[in-house]
Parts: sequence; structure tokens; C-alpha cells
Amino acid sequence: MSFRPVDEQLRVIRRGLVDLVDERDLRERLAESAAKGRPLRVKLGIDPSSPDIHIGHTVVLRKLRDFQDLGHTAVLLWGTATAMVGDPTGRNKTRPQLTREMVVAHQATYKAQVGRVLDVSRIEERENGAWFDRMSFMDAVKLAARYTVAQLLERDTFQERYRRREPIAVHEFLYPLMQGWDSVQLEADVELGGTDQLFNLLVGRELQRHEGQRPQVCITVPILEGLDGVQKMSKSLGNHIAVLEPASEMFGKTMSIPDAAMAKWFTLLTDHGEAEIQALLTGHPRAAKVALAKAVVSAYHGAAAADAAEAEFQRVFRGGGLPDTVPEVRIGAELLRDGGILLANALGASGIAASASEGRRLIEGGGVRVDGAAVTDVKHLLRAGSWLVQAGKRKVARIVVP
RNA sequence: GGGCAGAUACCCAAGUGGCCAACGGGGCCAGACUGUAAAUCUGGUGGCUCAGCCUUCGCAGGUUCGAAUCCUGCUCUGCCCA
Repeated sequence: MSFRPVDEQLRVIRRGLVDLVDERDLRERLAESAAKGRPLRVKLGIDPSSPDIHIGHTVVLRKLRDFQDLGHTAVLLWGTATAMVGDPTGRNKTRPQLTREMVVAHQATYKAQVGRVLDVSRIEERENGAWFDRMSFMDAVKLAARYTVAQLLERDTFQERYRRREPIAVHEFLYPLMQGWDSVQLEADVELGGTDQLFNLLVGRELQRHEGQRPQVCITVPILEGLDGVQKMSKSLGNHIAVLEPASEMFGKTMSIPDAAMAKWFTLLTDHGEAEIQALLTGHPRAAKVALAKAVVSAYHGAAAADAAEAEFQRVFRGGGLPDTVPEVRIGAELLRDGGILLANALGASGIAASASEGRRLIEGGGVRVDGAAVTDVKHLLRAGSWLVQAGKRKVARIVVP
């Protein structure tokens, strides 16, 4: 195994980083690894606590891929035990504890998605259940003895919650210790995480030192904001782009992010060079956003799909046309009244609106079109036939009334 | 173990016997304007067989013609004392 020169490696690694604890240490290790031909063990912990990953998660995965590309070993740690505890990071509430079955199911779907970014044929996979599941309570107590309450309360999220007199469950305190213990078990050289993970990563250093290991280098990458450009991208906030989302959805969603978010998205989600990004950002914002959207889409669907998504976008949103695929919804005969179905009910039944009541409000608010013509009559009846029903610009369905 | 305070819709938060599907703000949805950007303005924001009806104010009972509001028990949370 031969490695690229240390400075070159460092340049790749440093792109888009926030914290690097510490650089001198990393440099030493890189030099050492090159000299001995031993790849660094770069750890990333993933708790399969939700079945899907979104492009916000890919920021750190891309960084891990950087290490892979440089010839190092990506160690993916499945937090099968920690997922059941729930990482309190960034939470103002205790997470629900998951069952073993849920964790296992999530892990499978997760892995398939991680493969969209990482070279999964070259990853080392481990599960922390391997050591936590058979750890005795007394072992856990010993581990817990290595940290003090004051140290744990240093963490922003705990401190905040404590100050606001919100509940903090004891097992949440254990989470950082578990994550740190993983590093000991894996003998990690480097651990990656989002900026909100810095505390947890540093605990790993402490515990490794305590065990007589060389403390890992801690690297954090920024947390990507969601479509609103303000809050962290997350599924629960509904401001995310899922890795498995269709190309046209990805394209459209990326186009809707605030201009101010573009620079960050370019740096963290695309392979565009600094100069290229600068050039795009100084041009027309719309052109830059199109370039961004295409880059994001092609990372998951390929260049051809990205082009198609752009064409479709142009047609639908600039030309007022229709998307490539319009879902067709057949209305069941049992829903018919007076030889048809109320438009409001059809909106609810087709999923365009969450309920018939919401459909009614949309009609009253002037947001609904049937075959291109606005309908404002709440009592509008769809008779037998096929109707193109739209609510806003994004929700369309062909509704077939028997 | 004892005492005190609190639990309201996605979030924050008013309401303390009828005028409450519940003020206000945020978020979100739709409309106008745009570049599906930002800013701004407008409307909406429990469900339904919709001039009405049903369910909702931690849970379960009770008082009352009538309860988110009063009573009892329970669950959960924070604070103080031990």
C-alpha cells in the first residue's frame, strides 16, 4: 500500500472541516501510516435509529469516502446497542428507545443507502452490540465512574436542558461514554462526526488515553441545514432530501433552498473545486442553483437523470407544464354521491390533501385547479371521467371517477 | 419520604364554569409578486355525510342543565426539603 504525500492528504481531508483535534497529531499519524504502509482506522458511528438517510447525513459519509480514496480504512460502527439508548445530541427531549427488531431492520436499509456514497466493498463493519450486549452492569458502572457529572454537564445540550429545567434521563448521560468506549474497542485512529458530536468524540480520546491507547484524532464536519436554510436537515422537520428520493424531487427541492445556503451545499455535497464554486456563485444565482441541483442529483442518479430532471423542471415550473409522471388515482365507487365525488373529497382521497377538510380549505383559498382551470366552489362535483387535479405547483394527480 | 409548581393543537403560549375547535406568536400549506430564492402582502391551519354534527385541552372517574376550566384518584415532569 502506498499513500499520497502527507500534505496532499491533509489538503483533501481539510476541505469543509470544522474541528480537527488536532492537526499535528493527524499529520504525525499520516506520516507514520505512509512509512509503515498501514492505513489509518477511521471510525464513523451510525445509529440505525431511523430507516432512511438524507443528504445531510452524506456530508460526513463523503468525508469518510475521502479517507477511503486516500487508501485508509473506513470503519463503520453500527450502533446496535447505542441506537437503543438514543443519542441525546441536539435533542431537547429524550429519544424514544428502540427495540432490537427495529434496529436490525433499519440497519439493513441503511446499509444499502450508505453504499450510494461509500465503497462498501472496502469498509470494515462492526457492531457495538458485540461488546455492550455482554457487558455486565458492574462493568458499566466502572465505565460510568470515569466521568463526572460536571464534565457531562459541560455539554451544551445537557447544560441547556438542565438550565431550562427539562428532564434528562440518566441513560442519556451514558451515551457519550458508550460512544467513547467504541473507540477503545476499535482502536480508532480517527473518528468523524458532525460538529454536534465533538463532545462525544473527545470522550473517546479520554477513554482511550485511560486505557493506554493513543487518543484518536477527532474531526467534525458542519451540520447541513435543510431546505429552509435555517434548521438542521432532518426528517422530522420535513426539510430533508432523502438519498433514495426520485431525481425530479431532488432537483426541485434543491432549487427551492435559499440562495444563502448554496455555498455550503456546494462545498459539502459536490466535488466542485473552490474556484469553480466561486465562479458559479458570482454569476446569476439561478444558474448556480441549477448547477448545484444537477450535481446533487447526478451523485445519486447519474448525469443523464440529472439532465432529465432539469428539463422536466424547466417545463413544469417555468412553462407551466406537467411532470413526466402524474400519479393516477381511481376513485372507488362507494365514494360516489349524486353521480360524482365532491372535489374536496377527491383531494383527500387522492392524497393531494391530508383530508377532505383540508381539500375544502384549499379550494376556498383558491389553490386548486381542475384541468388547468381554478375552482373556487367548495361544492364542485367531479363527475365520471378523468380529471387533472392540481393543488399548488407541486401536487398533481389524475383522478379517475368511474 | 415530605412540601410546592406544572402537563392545552406540530412547537411556544393564552384561557380558570357557558360567547371555546379553544387568543397570540412561530412553523407549515395555499394565493399575489418572483428565479419553486429572499423580503413583503393576503387567506388557511382537528375531522365529517359541513347553515349542522363528532372528537380534542396528561389519563380515569365524578359534580353540573353545561367543564380545558370545579372535585377525587392516577401517570409524568421540574423545584425545594430530607
